[in-house]
Order: sequence, then structure tokens, then C-alpha cells
Amino acid sequence: MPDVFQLLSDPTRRHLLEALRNGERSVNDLVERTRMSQPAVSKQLRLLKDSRMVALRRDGRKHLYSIRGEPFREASEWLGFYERFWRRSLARMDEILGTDTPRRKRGKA
Amino acid sequence: MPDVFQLLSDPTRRHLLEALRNGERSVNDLVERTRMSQPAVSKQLRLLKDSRMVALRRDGRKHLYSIRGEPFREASEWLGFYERFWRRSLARMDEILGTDTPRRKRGKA
DNA sequence: GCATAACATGCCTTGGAAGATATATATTCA
DNA sequence: TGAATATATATCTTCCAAGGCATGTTATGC
Repeated sequence: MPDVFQLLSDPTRRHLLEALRNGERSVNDLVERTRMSQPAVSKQLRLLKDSRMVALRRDGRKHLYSIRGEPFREASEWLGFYERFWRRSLARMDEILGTDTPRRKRGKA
Repeated sequence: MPDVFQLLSDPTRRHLLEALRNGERSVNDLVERTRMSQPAVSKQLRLLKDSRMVALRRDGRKHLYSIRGEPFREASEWLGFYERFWRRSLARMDEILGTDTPRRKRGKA
């Protein structure tokens, strides 16, 4: 079972996940939103399912896929460790542009 | 220039990024924390630098690498679209376990 | 200038992943 | 039961990325 970032690294897989943001979709729905063959889509869905990023519900001969949030959370938490780095750079830009929100008094010029 | 998730998909690259959480490190510092050769580490650092995930500062013959936050932010924002999915599943677990915080009155049982 | 240290780059090899095509499986309908 | 629909799986090919080794480059110290 590969890790979450590995799964997210493929643009076509991200595209599928984006298409699932508004709720469950059938395989054909998803195929129509890509330029790939149906087997290719099914293959990627399989990988996403195996790593629990999507859930599968069967309705007749339709297979409805939907997002499962937990793995995304892991990735998000990992990225959380770097939040201070981008906040820092935003603060620097604010200083340069003089557009910072004066939350606390800063050292005088 | 490959995208951020692509860069994050490699475990050794993530390992390097984790080693940089506490500040800038020289190449040798980083090599000692991995089981890879120095050229392999330099290669990955190059990729991370090209995609602006790390910055390079030269001090004599030492090359000090450090985190640049912006690209991480992009990835974090993309993942933010899935936050409601993992919150939802947490809420479900709360319901099952009866440990939910009663923020608003829920439908009667 | 020469030796060494600290990195970077070039080249080569290899494993794996992604997609296409063909085929198998399951479900509905006549 | 047989045909059509909806999806999964199997197999094959191709491509790329990761790592190793050898070598180039830049900086320091003598």
C-alpha cells in the first residue's frame, strides 16, 4: 500500500479526486471527464481505493466512487509542519510592501 | 518544472525536507541522515531547488539549504478542499462512539 | 601552485508505473 | 437464455525517474 503523497503525485489521479469533490460519481462519469480509456480510469480508482482515499458503493452494475477523507488528513498534517515557513515569507512580503496588518507593535523604524 | 505533489511523492525527498525543518543544513549534514550517496542527495536537492521548495546559500565551500514555504502552501490549499471529508468522518466516529461535542441540537434519536 | 574538501554534473542502468488493447466478470433486459 | 451495458483484470509496451559511479567545479589551506 503506497503512501498518500505517492498517490497524489499523478495529475490524472488528482483530476479524478477533484471530480469527486461534489459527491460520488460512476466510472463512466469519470471517464468522460478525462482523456483516458476506461481501464486506465478503473486502474487508478483501484489504487485510490486500496489506499482508502476513495470508497466504492455498488448500485446495480454501476460502481459509485466517493472521497474518504482520512488519508488526506495525514498529508495535510505533514504539510502543516511547513506552514510557518510560508507564513514567514508572507510576513516578509508584507514588510517589503508595507502592507502588513499591525497586529502587535513592531520595532520602530 | 514538475509540480509540488510530484516532488513530495519521493520518500527520500520528504526525508530531506524533514531534516530541514529545524533550519538550514549543509549537503554533508543531509547525506549523513540518509543512506544515499552524496551525488544522489545533491540531485534531489537540485530538483527541490528548481521547484523553489528549498533555497541555497553558499558559505565558503559549504552549500546551505533551507525550506522555502510557498510551494508547500499550494499543496496545502489543494488538500484543504478535502478537509470537510475528514471532518465528516470524524463526526461519524463521534456519533458512533457517542463522544461528539454537542455544538447544536441534533435530531432526536 | 598543489592537495584536499565540499558539491555538482554526466552517463548509465534498472525498476516501476501508466496507459492501451484485449478479455473476463457481473448486471440488466428482452 | 442471450445480448448489451458497466466495470474490472491481465498482459504488454513505453517511458521516466532514482540511484550509483566517475568526473568536473569551486573553495580552502599549505
